[in-house]
Amino acid sequence: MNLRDLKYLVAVADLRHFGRAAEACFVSQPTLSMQLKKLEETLGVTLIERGKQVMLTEAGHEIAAKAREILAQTDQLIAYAKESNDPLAGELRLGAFPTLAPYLFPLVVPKINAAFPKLKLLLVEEKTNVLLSQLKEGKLDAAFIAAPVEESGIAAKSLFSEAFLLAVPRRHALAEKKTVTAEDIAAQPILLLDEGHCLRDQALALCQRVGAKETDNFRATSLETLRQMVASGVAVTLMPQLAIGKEHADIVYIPFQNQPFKRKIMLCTRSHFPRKLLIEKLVSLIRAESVLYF
Amino acid sequence: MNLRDLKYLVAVADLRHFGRAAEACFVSQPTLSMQLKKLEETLGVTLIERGKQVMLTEAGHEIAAKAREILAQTDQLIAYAKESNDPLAGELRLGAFPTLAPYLFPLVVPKINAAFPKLKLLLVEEKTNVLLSQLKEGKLDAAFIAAPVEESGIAAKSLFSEAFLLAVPRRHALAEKKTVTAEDIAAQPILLLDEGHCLRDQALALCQRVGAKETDNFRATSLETLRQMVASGVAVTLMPQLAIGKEHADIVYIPFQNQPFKRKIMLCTRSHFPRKLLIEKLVSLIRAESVLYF
DNA sequence: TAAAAATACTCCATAGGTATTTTAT
DNA sequence: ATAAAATACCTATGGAGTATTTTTA
Repeated sequence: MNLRDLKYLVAVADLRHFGRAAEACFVSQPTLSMQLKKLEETLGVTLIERGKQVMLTEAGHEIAAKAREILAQTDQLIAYAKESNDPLAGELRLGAFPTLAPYLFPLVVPKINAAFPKLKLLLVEEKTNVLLSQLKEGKLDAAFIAAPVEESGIAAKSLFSEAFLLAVPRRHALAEKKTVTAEDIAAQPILLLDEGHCLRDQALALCQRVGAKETDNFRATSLETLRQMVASGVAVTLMPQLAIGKEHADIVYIPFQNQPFKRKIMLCTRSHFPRKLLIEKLVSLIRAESVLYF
Repeated sequence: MNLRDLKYLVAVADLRHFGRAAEACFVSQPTLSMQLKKLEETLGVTLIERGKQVMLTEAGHEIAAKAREILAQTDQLIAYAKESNDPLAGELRLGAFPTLAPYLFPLVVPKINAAFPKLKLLLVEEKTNVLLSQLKEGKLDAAFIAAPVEESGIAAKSLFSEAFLLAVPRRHALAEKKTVTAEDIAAQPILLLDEGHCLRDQALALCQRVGAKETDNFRATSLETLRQMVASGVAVTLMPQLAIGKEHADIVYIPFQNQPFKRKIMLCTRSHFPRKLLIEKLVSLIRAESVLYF
């Protein structure tokens, strides 16, 4: 059975005339007659009473009514398809890891909404490994992830680099310095996040480079907890620039002097994600964001 | 667009794998891939994200959902068709003219219901010309009509012959006779029905044969009025046998002696009416009805 | 390297066309 | 006699197959 056959049936139902129905369907009368006869054969029912007066049988009426519904639905399907061929419209499920999400989303989401008014963003905050697996499963369409991203099937475009600053209590010995060097913190135990946070790995790498050590009695599970620990004077930590926010009474953030320690933020998608245009425009938009020039 | 393509899309939506989807559709993988690509081209939307992990796009999900609905409806259409291919089931719109309907329907309808339990009768009582035009328009499927039926596009099968009896008041001069002859009524004014009733024409034809005349001061508009007129003693009339019913205190019904006057009742349908089997069985059923052997 | 989808090509079923016949009114 | 649908027959589109290549994970 075929949608075309249903159209033919509906045309005959409407016009009660094979010739005119054929004309309305832009085919010849024998074509339409033949196809309808085949339709009747496949369905096993006589649909049309053929005489000088063409009319539908009881079954013909019922089936033509059903056919009308089906054809209306296919029209809707086609109309939906025509409307949804805009890669800049529809949903985009966008993720970021926890030490970036709360600071980056407020900056970029309004810009994205303004640039793509027909786009509906669904935001997800998860740790990097969860983001990656959700990306691969199709639960996410794109995610902000810190380099390096070496995941098969995932394509990453770099957006910007975010420096780490040393966060020290205001009464701390280093608090008066304008900049710090690797030597300044070589002997300094540094408070880090718990396992699973990419910030922990980034900070650990930095510590190794300068010979610093992690504090051995405590780990925080969120960046805000970390900040409160510093504010209370018990520790020193590394804070990504976007997370610094407004001035804090009890904390001083000090930049590194040379070769600043940074993490590179990438926008990741499945490598086959079809809305390439949207991703490109999104990358351009974020790269052009002056707030992210540090 | 094609129902087959929608099936392919749904299969890929379900299995997330071109090869297995093709297998499920009993076609080769290239066939299914090709058709889906064409579907995407005709719809103008990417429906499938092709990678190691096959998944649907947002539009793909929506369209697959709509496709599922459409396919379910076509299945229903086919199921309905398979069920409705019984010519002995469904509706039959059956008509009869007014001087027959109230006497014949009670006799035959219970038999028809018993013989065709899945058939639903819709009964219509109209004058012959209305029955014929409704038949031709398809508002009726079959009708009891008195011969001759010479209508283009209408086929008629004879069912039985119904005699006319002379209905006279009990005190009438003829009331004592066991049978009547043409001579008996030659001088007798006979009360007839109004224009438009086939019974009037039948009775008029009979009057001509025997040289009788119509009463010139009155015509009845229904057979029961006619009967009341006879009962009240003012007239003589012709009564079809089925309308006689139980004995009447004030009326005597007298058969004709020789070559009885009869009307032949036919079952008429459009000549292309497709439920030939039902009509044949209906004719056999009614012909076999012993009540109709007069 | 292996799995899976895309490509290339060939084939054939069938929808479609034209010309004609049949049917019914 | 006429109108309309069915039939006959031919054409061509496109759906389906096999073999192969490309891709990517």
